[in-house]
Amino acid sequence: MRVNRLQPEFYQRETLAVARELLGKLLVHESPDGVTAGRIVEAEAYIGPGDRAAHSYNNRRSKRTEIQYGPGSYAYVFRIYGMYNCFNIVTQAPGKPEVVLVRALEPVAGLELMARRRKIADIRPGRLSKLTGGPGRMCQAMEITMRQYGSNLCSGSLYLLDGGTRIPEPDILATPRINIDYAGEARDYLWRFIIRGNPHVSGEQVKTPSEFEVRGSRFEGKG
DNA sequence: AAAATGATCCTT
DNA sequence: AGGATCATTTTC
Repeated sequence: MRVNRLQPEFYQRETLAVARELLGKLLVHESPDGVTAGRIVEAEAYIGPGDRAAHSYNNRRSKRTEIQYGPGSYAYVFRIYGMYNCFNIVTQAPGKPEVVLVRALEPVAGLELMARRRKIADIRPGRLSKLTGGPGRMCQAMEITMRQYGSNLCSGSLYLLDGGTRIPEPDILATPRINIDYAGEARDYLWRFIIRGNPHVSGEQVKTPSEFEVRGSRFEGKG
């Protein structure tokens, strides 16, 4: 199986397509402490100017969001709640501040190092979801910090690989995004993509999967 | 200058 | 349900 680092052309496209196709890709960090890697199982699109949930809503520009205005394939890392980091991938052409938030991985390599960073002793198969399930946990396990803000994913020690795995369309679920209830009608957009049934997916579990469709139909699961 | 607010996680 | 904890943003 041929394994290739994803190229700028992959990222510099429509953000919803990138978010969906990131599922199954391998996120790798070669850090001084060792290599960790995981398969992306959950990702959310944040589509700049018109998206009330996005940090770049209304083209808001600050030191924090600046990297979003450059070309796709760079890392947008931000600190949240004073103690966690969130890892995003900048997409699209310059001038379009859009990103994909990577929310969860299935651990693939460096599990012991991940566990050490997460201060978790028990990494038996059943307990693995606390390792990389959730954006804050994932960054802690992968040691993604503000040092990685603006790093080039096509040339640095933090990068993505196409492992050759294509997730079958029926296994991809589109749901509302997590913890953006403040965002008005944008809270209902189906811009979160997960691998159906994967135990490493974070956040609110989808309670009624049959009420979600992969593409095109309304979200009816809000009762 | 001061107050409010989180694209979270952990413990009760 | 609430606390940790702080950079960024919003409001005075």
